[in-house]
Amino acid sequence: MHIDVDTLLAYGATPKEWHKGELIFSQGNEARYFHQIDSGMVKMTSLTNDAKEFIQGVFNDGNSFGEPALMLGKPYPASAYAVSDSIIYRLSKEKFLLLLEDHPVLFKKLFHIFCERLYCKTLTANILVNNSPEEKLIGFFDKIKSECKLKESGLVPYTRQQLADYTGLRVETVIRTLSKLSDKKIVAIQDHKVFYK
Amino acid sequence: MHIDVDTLLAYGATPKEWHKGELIFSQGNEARYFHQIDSGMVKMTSLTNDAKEFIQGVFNDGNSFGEPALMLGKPYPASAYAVSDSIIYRLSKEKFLLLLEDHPVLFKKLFHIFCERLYCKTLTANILVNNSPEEKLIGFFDKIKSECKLKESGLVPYTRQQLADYTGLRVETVIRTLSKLSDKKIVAIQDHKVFYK
DNA sequence: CGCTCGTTTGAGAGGACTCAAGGTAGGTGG
DNA sequence: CCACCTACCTTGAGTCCTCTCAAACGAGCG
Repeated sequence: MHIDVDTLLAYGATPKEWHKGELIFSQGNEARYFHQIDSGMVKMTSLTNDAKEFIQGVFNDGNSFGEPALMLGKPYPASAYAVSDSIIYRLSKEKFLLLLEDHPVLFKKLFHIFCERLYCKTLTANILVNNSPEEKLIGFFDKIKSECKLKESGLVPYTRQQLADYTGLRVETVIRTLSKLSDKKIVAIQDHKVFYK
Repeated sequence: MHIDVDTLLAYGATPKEWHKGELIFSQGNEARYFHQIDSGMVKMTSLTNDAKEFIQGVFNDGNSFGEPALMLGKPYPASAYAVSDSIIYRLSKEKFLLLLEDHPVLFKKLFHIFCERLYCKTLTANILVNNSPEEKLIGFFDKIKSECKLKESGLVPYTRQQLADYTGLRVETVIRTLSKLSDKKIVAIQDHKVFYK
């Protein structure tokens, strides 16, 4: 949990319900609110020229998102969608800044989260500039491994479409590349499930 | 200027000289020091599978770099090189944390810088996932435009090789794509110089 | 002049994307 | 139990275009 609910409410945050698939805010729009998820799941995505969807990040219960644009007063660089039915607390920019001012501990917490996100995005860039699909996928697997998002068995908890959305590849390319990686014994595939050690 | 020199020195920072081209720290190495440039220029780069160099960021007088890895205690996700002869202050991690603890103003300043970098890296990801060279270059031009790195005349202050290093393309592709963009009147080229409005 | 760095052009090959079609699995409802 | 739906996975064939490799030109500098 990032900011505890009582504190959020004390500063005037209001919960808002979003249904699966709904747009929470749109790329290019002005950032007005701080968002923190009470329950549900949110994805931040941007569209590529060829109408592919690129996943900038995924957020769960307790996570907040969209802060940089809010704090810089710039338009959102990506859109946010509810992946499942979600309840999200919203707090106006002014009150959010006040809250941070009053609570140095929360400020430090957010700072630490920003460190993690910066680190994560640097690794992501490393993955995206690789023009070999094999390297992109291996890079992505190493990244989620270091983030402990792999199951203990090494199971990759993503669909092929999601792997495509994270790496900027097409689904078919992901599938064909996974086959090659399987031939090379770099990943194992059982019942369509992908395993990586 | 990020942290003023007197403060840095008071906490035990020491200046170190680097010559053009020298490696300051290497991808994969443990982060031990906070780095702030007194004078000179530093680039952070990572290598792709096909031995291309990708520029994660460039830093000048007064800028600091490499903080996220330092604060997270993780290995550097990219390498840092001196682009020109540089003098860089180094401060041990413990003392740096102490300094931030003692100076909330500097802490907030760094926080703000992190906001900017996160925003920047999100835009960068948008550029990199585009698989059309034209869109990559236009995206990059829009990005540096929004960051006010374009000259007033619209001059793009980068060599073709640098454009390649920022977009993950090859030099030849950059050149050929610039020609197309010039035909389409999206950029203007005069005496090998590129102009974008 | 010779060197380096950046720029340019050409020809060729490889491979990712595109489009189209069909298969598989899980869940729902009659 | 079976038909149906939806979402995900798979495969094939063909095109396009970026990368690769090679060569050469221009500018700046010692």
